[in-house]
Amino acid sequence: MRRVASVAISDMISRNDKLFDYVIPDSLTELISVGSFVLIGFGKSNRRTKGIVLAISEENGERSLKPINAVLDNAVTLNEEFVKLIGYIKKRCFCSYYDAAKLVIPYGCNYNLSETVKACPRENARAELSPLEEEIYCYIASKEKALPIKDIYDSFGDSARMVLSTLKSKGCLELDVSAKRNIKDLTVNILSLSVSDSELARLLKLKSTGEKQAAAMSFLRENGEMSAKELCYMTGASAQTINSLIKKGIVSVRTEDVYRLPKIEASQQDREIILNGEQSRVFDEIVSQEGFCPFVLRGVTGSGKTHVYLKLCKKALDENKTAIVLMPEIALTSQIITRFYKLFGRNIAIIHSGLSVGEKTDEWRRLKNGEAKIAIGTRSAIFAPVENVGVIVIDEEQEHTYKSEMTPKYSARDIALLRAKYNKCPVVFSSATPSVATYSRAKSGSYKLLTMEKRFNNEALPEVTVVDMRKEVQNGNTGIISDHLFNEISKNLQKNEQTLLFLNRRGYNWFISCRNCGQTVTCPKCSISLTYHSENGRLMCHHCGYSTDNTESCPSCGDKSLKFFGTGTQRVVSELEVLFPNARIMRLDADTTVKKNSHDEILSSFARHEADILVGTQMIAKGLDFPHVTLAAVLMADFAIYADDYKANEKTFAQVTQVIGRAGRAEKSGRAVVQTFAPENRVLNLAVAQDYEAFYSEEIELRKQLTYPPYCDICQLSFESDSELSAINAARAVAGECVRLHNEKYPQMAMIGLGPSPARVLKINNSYKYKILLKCRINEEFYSFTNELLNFFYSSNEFKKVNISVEYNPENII
DNA sequence: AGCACGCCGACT
DNA sequence: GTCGGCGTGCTC
Repeated sequence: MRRVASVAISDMISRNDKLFDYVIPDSLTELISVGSFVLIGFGKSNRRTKGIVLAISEENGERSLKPINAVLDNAVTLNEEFVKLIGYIKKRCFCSYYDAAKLVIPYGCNYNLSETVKACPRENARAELSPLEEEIYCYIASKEKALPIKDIYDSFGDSARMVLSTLKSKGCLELDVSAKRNIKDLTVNILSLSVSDSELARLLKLKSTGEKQAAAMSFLRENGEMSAKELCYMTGASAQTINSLIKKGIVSVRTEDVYRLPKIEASQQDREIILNGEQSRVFDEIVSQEGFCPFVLRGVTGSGKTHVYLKLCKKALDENKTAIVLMPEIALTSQIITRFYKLFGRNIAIIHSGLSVGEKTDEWRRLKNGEAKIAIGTRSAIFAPVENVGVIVIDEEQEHTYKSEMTPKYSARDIALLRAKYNKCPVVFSSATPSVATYSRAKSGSYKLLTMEKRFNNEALPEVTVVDMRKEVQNGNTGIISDHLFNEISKNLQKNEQTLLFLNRRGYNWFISCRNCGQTVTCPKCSISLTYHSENGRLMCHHCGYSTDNTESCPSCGDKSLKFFGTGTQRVVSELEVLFPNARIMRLDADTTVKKNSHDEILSSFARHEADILVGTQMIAKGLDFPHVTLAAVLMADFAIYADDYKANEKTFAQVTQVIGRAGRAEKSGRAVVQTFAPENRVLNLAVAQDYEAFYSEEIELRKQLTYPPYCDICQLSFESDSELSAINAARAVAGECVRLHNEKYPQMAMIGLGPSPARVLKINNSYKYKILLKCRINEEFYSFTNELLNFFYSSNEFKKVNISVEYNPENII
């Protein structure tokens, strides 16, 4: 009998991926368990490769198997639950076993393999050396220490690989592989100028100093030290520009840790959670169910859902079980964490991407060894290494952040269901505005529906006004602030109360067009229009990061009559500065994070009333409770933004509801203003009336008529290539195969194919994308259908230049 | 990603 | 008859 490990291999492309069996040598038997990181030889050349053991079995040795060479790390043991999850993720996300396994294994385990060579004494040589071999041998022998193989490729080219192996066989070299743990923390590079002013002036005059470099140097000179990201944003310099400045010694770098554990100020401990009538009714209903049971908790903003979560976790703890609580974005929910901390102290562990690797590993370990029993975090916290889970809560269930945007594109909601099923516990999908798909499951009875209709302490919902922006234009007000909103803001400023303004566009403008030739100014690498940013005076592409400082002349005809259309957050701030010269105004969007203040700092500064008005995108709609905010406004409730997205209504409803809910949360009552060019819009009016039920019943009817989720699932196939023609051809061929397979092999399967059609943004970074959408039901039959489609694609060599990707139920239709 | 195998044209 | 180019497929 010998012990055999089934190993997931790194760097495996998904079409060839499977588990490979290796013999566990006796010397390693004690060290290896399911979940161990191991080093194995792979392929004809036995190149050293990383692997993760996913199964161990015993067999009588007949087949010829290679042995496992070494154990890199055995701190992780995967139980049955996690091995099942890995299998599910591979199947569902079309990724390799290795990539799926890496998701569920803690963060500190990323090893980098480094191969080194060392010269042996010359007299050991067993044969003559060719001139090239001689040259390379001498190069290696001239170094004191073992040399990374990469250095040799850099100096002699990739063909040196062959030379190295012959040198080894001739006994002149020793090759060695070592694994280094990649435990780099998240850091930010702070740059500063390290040359004197006179030296700088000299450098600026040099011909060899490029334009970009000169701009970056001057900017640093004027503004002192700043992060590399910020310098890039402000001057349009690329990472390469900055690197060469560093290499030349003109700029010096200092690294700073970016993230740390959210500061928890919990002076006093909470002992008890007291629920009001509605809350305890909901709590009782959840705990009255035995075993696995999914719930939808729909509670209006401010109904105190957090209290219910706390009590559920408390109960799990009392029963010696564990709990998982997911939040859409941890940086914005430090208040909730503080409440958990006050009640549970070190029993909670916080897991999110903003922690340093060290911190993550610590938190992971505390959960694994049972020191902490409640995992709180963003979507990756669904893989918290806890056993015997008593409850899983997903806050703001409809948020898109629960779907990973990186491959493997798993959905934390689906994983939560699997884990709850495995652990036979309740899972609570909670929101003021649940997604239509989730709510329909509650309506159909497959999930249990719970509702909380009252605001905590019986606060009234804000009084909402809808402003017709068409009338504003007729009255000669072309700005973004309507007369009504102007009056409301003035009132608030007088009363020294705070205002929140929400707009869905960052930057200064939406697009720029030329009055001479009529062309829109688009990114040269992408098929989208550039946005003007007043903060750095540049036109920027929000897709690929391209930017230019040419803001005056049309790139296609050169005419100097560019016109800027549409309003972004930066322009709102400039308008406000003119309208309210004495108000203190803050802005929060993806661009402000580039600067030194993080979201959290801006939000807590606003919460401390250090500003009167906060302008922002999505980010301000959720998160902290602001006790002094008595006025919230949606500057432009605009449906066109999500033109061909079937979730457009759902997203708008949730967003408007959230913004309205921001106003007046403490003892002060609130007002809300919704500005729009479509005041008669049904969805908008239902959101203003805060009538989710009515919205849902209309929307579900629409979905039924048009066959959209929940009446079907969606499978999105995308085809990406440098050549537009290749992308179209591949998409057409697969579409054809789709029809053929459906007719000939799967005639009973319900499926509607749409496309091929160009992606909404056809070109990103010089790469073209086409898509096929399949309305389907995801089940075993459809899995095998998809796999046959993929095999068809891979088995043809026409599509070598095309990248295919498959995604079930994508968050965004591309 | 690399390496072997195999098929085909060019050259001894 | 043999060398080497590259397209194809496999790696426990």
